[in-house]
Amino acid sequence: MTDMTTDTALSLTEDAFLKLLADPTRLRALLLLAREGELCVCELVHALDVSQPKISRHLAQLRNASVVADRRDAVWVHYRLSEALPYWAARILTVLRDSTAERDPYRLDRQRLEAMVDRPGGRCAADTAGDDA
Amino acid sequence: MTDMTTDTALSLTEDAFLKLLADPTRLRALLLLAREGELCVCELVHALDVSQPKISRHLAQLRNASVVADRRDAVWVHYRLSEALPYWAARILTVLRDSTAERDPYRLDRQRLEAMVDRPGGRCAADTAGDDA
DNA sequence: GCCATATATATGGAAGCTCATATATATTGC
DNA sequence: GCAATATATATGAGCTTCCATATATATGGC
Repeated sequence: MTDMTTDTALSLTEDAFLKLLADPTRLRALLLLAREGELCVCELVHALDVSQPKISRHLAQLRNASVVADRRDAVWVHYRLSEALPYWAARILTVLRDSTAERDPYRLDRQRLEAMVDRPGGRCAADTAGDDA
Repeated sequence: MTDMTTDTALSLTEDAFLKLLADPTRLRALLLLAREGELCVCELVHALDVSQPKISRHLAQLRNASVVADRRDAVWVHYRLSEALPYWAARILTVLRDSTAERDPYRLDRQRLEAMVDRPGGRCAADTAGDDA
């Protein structure tokens, strides 16, 4: 857990950031986070259709570089893009998010996420039955 | 040599492009090309202060992906950013070029280039002494 | 034949993947 | 309230694949 409310600056080099973007799984995760704002690990596993250890490792790399921040909610850990991202890094993510909106595999990632049934978090989690805890 | 005057579209995936950006030497070369417009191999060797086979190998990768285009002028081969780069790729390079302008090693690369004495091409090549050829 | 540039081969090191296991929280039965 | 179990996430170990570099050699124009 790395709960940083608003750490400024964040010394992130272009090299380090681009290296993180250079892996397909990390890129898909980041662009999905850029669209959805916050997702827990199980949602990413489902949306990207990858193994849990695989996404967990990549998220750890992104967290170590402070590209993403995490928040624990009971059993679930929710990830989001760091609020302290440098301007240029945020712009690159925005450019990529917009240019990939209608193309695979990014489009499919969003589809699988929306088709997911028992999503935790503030959204659904109660619309399946009625069992509130 | 890959002389393509104006090939449109250029099916370049985000993955492939970002992987090319993820190497420090390639990034430095690309950002210098983004500033200067066109540079020959010997200028890049001098500006980046790397071995000739090393830069040649990286330029070959960029050329194979059509991220850069080359032009032969007598003994020298001049490289430039491809005119057919997708909009999102060009924007990413612009963002990075602007954000790295005053920082090392990118600033030093420009300094070394400007300090180079016998630069070929249409620019100087005659302002050092008078020995053309 | 000389210069600028490209390529071929070998090598070291980094990085991703999978399997298995560990931790942490929640839940159920008693 | 406590033990036992289940679920969500993280991590350690081992393997493999990829990639960048260096050295050496080849090409191609003058």
